[in-house]
Amino acid sequence: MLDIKNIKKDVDTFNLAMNYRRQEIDITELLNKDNERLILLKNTEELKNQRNTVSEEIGKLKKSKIDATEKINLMKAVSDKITQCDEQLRRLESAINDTIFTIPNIPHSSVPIGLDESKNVEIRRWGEPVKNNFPSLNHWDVAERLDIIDFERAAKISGARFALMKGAGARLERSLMNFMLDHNTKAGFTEIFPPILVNRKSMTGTGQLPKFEADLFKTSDPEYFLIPTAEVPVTNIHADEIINEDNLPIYYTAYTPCFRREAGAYGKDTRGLIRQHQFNKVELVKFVKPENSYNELETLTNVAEDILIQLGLPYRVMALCTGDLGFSSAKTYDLEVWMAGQNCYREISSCSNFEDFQARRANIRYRPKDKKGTEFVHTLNGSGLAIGRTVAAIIENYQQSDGSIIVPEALRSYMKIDKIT
RNA sequence: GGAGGGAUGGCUGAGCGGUUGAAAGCGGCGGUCUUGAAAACCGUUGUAGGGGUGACUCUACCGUAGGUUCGAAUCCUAUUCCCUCCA
Repeated sequence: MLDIKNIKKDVDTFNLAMNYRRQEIDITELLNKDNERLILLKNTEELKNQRNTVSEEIGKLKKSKIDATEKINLMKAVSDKITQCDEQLRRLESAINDTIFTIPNIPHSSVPIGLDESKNVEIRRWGEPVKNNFPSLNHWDVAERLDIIDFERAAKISGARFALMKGAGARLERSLMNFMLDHNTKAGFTEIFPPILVNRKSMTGTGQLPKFEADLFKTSDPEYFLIPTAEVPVTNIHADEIINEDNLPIYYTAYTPCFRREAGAYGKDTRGLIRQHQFNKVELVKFVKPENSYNELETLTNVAEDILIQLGLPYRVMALCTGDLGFSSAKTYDLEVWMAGQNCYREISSCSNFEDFQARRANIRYRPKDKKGTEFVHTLNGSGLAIGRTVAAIIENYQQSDGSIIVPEALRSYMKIDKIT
């Protein structure tokens, strides 16, 4: 959520930023409503002041047994007026909030300007794209032949976009969770295992709601949302808290299953592990002081990159352009892993700095020692990594001409085997 | 599922419907004393929003949402969470 006071201070910058994001937002109407709100607020507060003062007088009169009927009647009228004003104020505020909750974050000045992903900028790459001297297969073909993933039975049990992992496939999934959590813990992140059903407030805090309800699975009676990423419960750990400055920065890592409706992705990646309704992911989350957040974004990205390096998976780092940026993010690096079977790079991690956008929504603050009052922290997160996609990348890049899969070195102590046959 | 008890400031914990933003204690911060520290003593110590260049001032907040009242932390209703007991 943006601060309406900041928008007011520099309307041109705001409009330009929304343009870059391809968002059409009528800011004039919002600002008019806010001015209206301030006038009404002043009025209401004056009435309340009158009520407080006179009510106190009434109390004193009653104590000295003096008749106060006249004043009481007067205050009845004032109270009615206050009720009306409060109601009007409440309506105005909720109208303003409804709008402001749907406004995306302002991109950082270092973000490349562009309308769509074609304008994303490659920052660096690591490793040589794997070129096999035999025709490389898609991961689903390799996996089905080895009987380590069963998409057909998953469809029977649940439907499209589900996978059933079996034998070495199931073990690979589990090994990757452990490997990644161990890796991130060594990098200084505290392991968390959070609830994966969360309430509406948490979803609003990180920015999924109110705008993207159609992308989420939810339960009714009582209402819970299935998390689309561990970012939601983990960032909300500190919602409505004032964090001690000495405790910053805070680093968390969490494995969770993730659930996404994938509405609007019909026909996209219908086969394989790339786009599932349910998938596993290890997430990295940071709470930091505002002045450090862009350095922290670099080091967060490096931690995710190091997992790919350890696994020997070639990748490149892309800086997302303004038009491709997620709703809550001010700057995002996507890590794209090489997929030999598809002969292209595919997103496997998304590392973002949200600045104070989520912190303001979720009310996560800290108390700077050198200043009075409180300030919003900056929040960041990134996948470290999406496990299904890592499985896919390992299968495609480590497949052999005989249909087997070599297990990456770093995973062998977890897998207890060198090769899946 | 049913019956009770509870939720108050960073923490513990008071609070007859009328100077209670809220006693007291602890903690924190500043000071006196001390070579230094401790102890003791004195002072100070919530958040958010509005107005003012400013000293300052006003408004709201005692789990949450409503209600009663001239006036609610205090009374009523609903709800959430925590704790006990019953099934």
